[in-house]
Parts: sequence; structure tokens; C-alpha cells
Amino acid sequence: MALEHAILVSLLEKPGSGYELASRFDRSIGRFWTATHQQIYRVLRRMEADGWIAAEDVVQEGRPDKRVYSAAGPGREALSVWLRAPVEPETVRHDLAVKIRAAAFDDPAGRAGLVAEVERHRVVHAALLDRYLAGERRDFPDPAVLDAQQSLQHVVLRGGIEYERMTVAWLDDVLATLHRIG
Amino acid sequence: MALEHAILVSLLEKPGSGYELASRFDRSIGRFWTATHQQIYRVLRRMEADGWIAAEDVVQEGRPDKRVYSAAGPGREALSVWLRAPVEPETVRHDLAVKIRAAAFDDPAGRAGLVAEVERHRVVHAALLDRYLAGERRDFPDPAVLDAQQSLQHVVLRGGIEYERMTVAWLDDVLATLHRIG
DNA sequence: CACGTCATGTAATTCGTTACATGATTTA
DNA sequence: TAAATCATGTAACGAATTACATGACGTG
Repeated sequence: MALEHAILVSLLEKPGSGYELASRFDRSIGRFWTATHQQIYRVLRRMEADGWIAAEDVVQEGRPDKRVYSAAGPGREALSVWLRAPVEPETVRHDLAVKIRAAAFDDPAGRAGLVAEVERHRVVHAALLDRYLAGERRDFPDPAVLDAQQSLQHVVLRGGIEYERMTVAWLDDVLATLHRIG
Repeated sequence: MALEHAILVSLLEKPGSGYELASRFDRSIGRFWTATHQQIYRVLRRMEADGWIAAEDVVQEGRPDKRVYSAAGPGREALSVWLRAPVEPETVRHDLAVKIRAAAFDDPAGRAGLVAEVERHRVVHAALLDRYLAGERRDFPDPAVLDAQQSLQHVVLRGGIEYERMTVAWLDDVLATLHRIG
């Protein structure tokens, strides 16, 4: 389990409320870890009870009040312990690959539907690639002058970029294959 | 949920027992879908109750008897319905990326531990790449003469190969970055 | 006035993981 | 004789998903 640790990293980079964390998990962090607000609120309560994070109630005008969390000492320690323990390479769940192999057992209409589906995925991944590249130009215009934290953020972003590049190329390969077999 | 569908595809490609399915999920199918035998047995019972698959008891000598499952009509139909419904692009869970960003908040000893961890992952992914390439040479020696089912299996395998290639290159990038920042 | 954003939650169900359990046969 | 392979399961727990719920404010 690493949701706790992903939240800790995010709060170390910048304190925030459950709502703010949820939107970060929808954007930047979502590249390598997804979580819904329900999960996040549940884990935040547990982490606060364990003393990993500290909460501060912030009264706001014009919008609802919020609880802003930040990483506490025991949280940093727990993160450090986790960093030193090995994690297993990720387990993959790739619906589209299942569908591609399933297409062998469906009729031409089903294959046509799959082409549309693959094209849809291609659009999504190409858009993600563009967004990551734009983010790279915006946040890392001069890669020579980055501090340690920025260098690490940048190399993770490069991983996302290469993943999307590869995926778009592979989806083109899939489309060509589907076209070839009719 | 697509474990049902992954099992259906596997049974359509070749009928088999829960045990055999579990070992397929450990090898070929595990490239894009993982499942343990406990999950598989649970889902097989549900699928049989729903009439998606048919079971046949096979008495064996010298080894335990087994129940061999094969896809039934309603299962093929369910698969066809699923093929026509859109699936969302996968949700990623990438512990290593969390660790890399976490390294910004740990001391040099923690960073050294991370280098070892990244090197370990690199070995695993390089070995997977070799295994996929060997499988490709063995199963698809002449890509010009494949039928539809084989073409689809091959394009999924190429996806695995490109993923591992990209991952190994990225892990080298990560190692260089960790080295640069000390 | 409807919709989107900010903000936080509960409840029910399903899914995934870990541990435990049995028992025969083959191989080292 | 110990370990690995074949074969199938139960039980308990924790995690993830989905649906439901509330309410104020700002924008078009």
C-alpha cells in the first residue's frame, strides 16, 4: 500500500486539504497514482490519528471552511522507512489488451467497434502527451538549473512522456494490425 | 471489472482448469492482467453459475482429478457485449515513481537505497524484455503467415516488448539523474 | 435558474491479498 | 526424505469502487 506515501509526498511538496489533494491526484500525481476523494478522506483521517500528518482548520469567506493537512515528523519517518523497503514491480491491468485478444472471437462488427475504441484511446493518450510536453516546457524550461527536488520531478515527468509516446506508437501498430486482418 | 473477460478469452483460446488458468495468468496473460488462484476459483464458480462457462470433470491417474472449463454461448455473448462497450484508459499504480519523488525529502542514505532499488527493477524489466523477445522468436518466427488470432496475440506481445524497452531506458535515465544529484 | 466549483463526508458492495488447509505424485 | 508440481478450495481482512448526500457560492 502506498496511497499513504503518495499523500505524504504530496503534502511535503505542498500542504493542502483533502479536496486539493483529490484534484492533485486527478492531475499531476494521477500520472502514477490514482485515488478518489473517498479514499483520500478515509486515509487522511487514519494518518491524522496515527500522527503522520497535522491538520489545521482554515476558516474561509465566500467558500466552505477547510482542513489543511501537512506532513508531521512521524510521517516523514514512516516515509523514510518505506523508501528503504523494496517494492515489487507493479501489477498491470490492461483492459484494452484483453479486448484486442478477444477480438479474435468476435465478428467483423465487433472488430469495427474495437477500431473505434482504439482510436478513442489514441486521442486520449496523444492529448496526455501534449499536456505533459506543455508542462515540461512550462515547469522545466532550463533543465541545467534544477535543484534535487525539481530534477526528481522532471525525471518522473519524462517517464510519463516516454510512456505516452510509446503508447501512441503502439496504438498505431494495433490499428494497422486490425486493418490488415479486416 | 475484466477478470471474467480475461478468463473467457483464455478459455476461448484453450479450455483449461482453474489451476491451468492460474499458471497462464502467471505467464503469458500476466503481461496485461494479474490474478491469483484464489480470485480465479471464486470467479470461475460465479461464471459457471451464470452459465458463462461449462465445466467437465476429468478423472486423471497419477495426479488429482480436475475440472476443465470452456466458454459457453452466454459467455461469448457477454464478451461480445463488453467488446462493444467503452473501457476507460487504465489507472496506473507506480510505487517506484512515488519513491523517486519521495527521495527529495530523504537523506543521502535513503537515496543510496533508492539507487539499489531502481537497479533491481532494471534487472527485472531487462529480464522480462529478453523473455518476451525469446517468446516472439519462438511463437512468431514468420510474421507474414499469421492468422487473425495470432496477429492479435503478436501485436499485444509487441506492446509488452515496447513497454519493457521504454521502461529499461527510463530506469537508466532515473539512475543517471540520481547520480547527478548525489 | 441551472451548472460548475469548493468542500466533506457515509454506506454498500465488490475486489484483491494473505494466510491457512488438504493430499497425492514426481524428482532430486 | 524433502521439495516441487498438480489440483482445489475456505476464511478473514483490507482496499477500491460506486452510489448517495449536503450545502454554499459564483458564473452564464
